[in-house]
Amino acid sequence: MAKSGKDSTEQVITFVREMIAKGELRQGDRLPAERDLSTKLGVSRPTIRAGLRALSAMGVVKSRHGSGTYIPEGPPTLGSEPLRFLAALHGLSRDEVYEARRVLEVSAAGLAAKRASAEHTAVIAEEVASLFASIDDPQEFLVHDIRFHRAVASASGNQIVASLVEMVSALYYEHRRDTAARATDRNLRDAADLHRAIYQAIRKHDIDLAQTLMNRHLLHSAAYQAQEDQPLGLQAARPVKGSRSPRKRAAAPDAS
Amino acid sequence: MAKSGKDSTEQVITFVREMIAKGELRQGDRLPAERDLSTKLGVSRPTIRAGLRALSAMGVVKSRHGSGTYIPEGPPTLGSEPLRFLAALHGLSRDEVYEARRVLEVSAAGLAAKRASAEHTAVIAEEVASLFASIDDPQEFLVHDIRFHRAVASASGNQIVASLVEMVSALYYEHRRDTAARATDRNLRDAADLHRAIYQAIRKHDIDLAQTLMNRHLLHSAAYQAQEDQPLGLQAARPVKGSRSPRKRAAAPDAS
DNA sequence: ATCACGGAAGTGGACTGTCCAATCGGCGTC
DNA sequence: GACGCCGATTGGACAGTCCACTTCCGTGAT
Repeated sequence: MAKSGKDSTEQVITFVREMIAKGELRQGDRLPAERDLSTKLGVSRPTIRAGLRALSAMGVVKSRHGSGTYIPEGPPTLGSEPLRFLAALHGLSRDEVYEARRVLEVSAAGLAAKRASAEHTAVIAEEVASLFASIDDPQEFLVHDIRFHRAVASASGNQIVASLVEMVSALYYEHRRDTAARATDRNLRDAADLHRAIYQAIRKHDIDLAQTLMNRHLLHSAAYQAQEDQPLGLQAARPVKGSRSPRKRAAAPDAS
Repeated sequence: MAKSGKDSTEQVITFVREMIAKGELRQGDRLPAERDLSTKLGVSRPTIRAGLRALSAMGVVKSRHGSGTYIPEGPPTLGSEPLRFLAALHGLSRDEVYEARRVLEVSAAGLAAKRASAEHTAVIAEEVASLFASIDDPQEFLVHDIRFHRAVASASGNQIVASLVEMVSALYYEHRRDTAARATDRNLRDAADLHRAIYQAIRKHDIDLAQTLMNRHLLHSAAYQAQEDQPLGLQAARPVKGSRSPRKRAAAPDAS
């Protein structure tokens, strides 16, 4: 009856929070069944469901029909859905997204250069190699581009920064995928070179250089994107085309 | 008209998303009543509630009992709850939180120095003045400290960056509030001086200096915090339960 | 003995119906 | 005209029931 008395649905969130805090729930674990939680917490099942739905929206849990409710595994992740709504509600410009991404990635590159381990640099090197190998396949190139940046973010050694990079980048990659098909060999070639330079800077622990190169890369990339799609103004005026929305997880077909 | 979705509850989210995209829903607006949405979307009310609960968890909407469900006003905000869970689940160290905050705030200071307007600098100046005025009142000092950093983030001109700063800082301020009462005049004096220096750098559009000073300030602050307390966890977000602080100073029922 | 198939049990997803509590506006009273 | 009360509206929560999907185990065919 302590602090949990305000909202019944808050009780659910608090309960899960405390289970996590106590170490009773870890990654990959399954939560008790909704019916069990219902009796255990003394609240109705719809209320339990509401609480779990909230946790699900926060990305804390993930429900699988017929199986159970689980805590996702893998690296820490912040959903990018809230950002999408935020952008729509406040009319955030695409430039702001680009800039935010640049801020995060440049910092991540700096951190990576500061403390990248041998394993981290190896992963990055691998992606650089894959980039050069897929210069003739824009879609494949994009996949390794994404993985490269993810590897750099991971090498930063700061999981929060990595999560933020992922969150903001997700917005960016969405239409990036559309323009990827139109990229020329020249663009990809230049991009691959820059990626390699960034990798080398990280490997040499040259913080300033890594940051500078990453900044240049992203500025260049943003400029290229900007010249690609003008219809920004048109899209705003035109009524939404209804069903084109990427409801499906558009995150790119990565397997590993 | 209901867009065919996999999940019934997804329909609700999609519906709201499209209303926002069409401009039919803006900040401060009230959503249709749950019962109306129920008939309009052809799904049951508990389902509507589940969808709204998810949106609420994302911070997109906010329900007020007896009044309605609204879209919050004010600057864009990303809840920090997900980060809290992330920290608990992945055992993120406090240092990571500090570092992430530093990364964001340093970048924000740089952007602010680049493009701060007269109004923005005025707001920052005001908070600096308030900092000096409340050197003998740690709690009040903390309030203006927070406002100062918020003003800087806002002056960055990038709402996404500002939101991220707010999100990460929220984690930080929680235990900061506990240690605030123990801060000495000397600490506050130094902090105020640094804040003033940061402000001046921003006003002079000296990007490098602003970043350097902000970085120094936060490093110093982190070092001070580190010597204060050890434990990290996720205590239930609200007031600390009885078992934590070895010595609790004056109660300070101030909730701000 | 092995493996594929089928069904039962467990789980989340959703619906119907009902009641409670908070809010807000309008009406009547003072 | 100001105040206060009361009811309509709205979100919050509950109970019971049914459905869809997943999983797994036992059965039977190979």
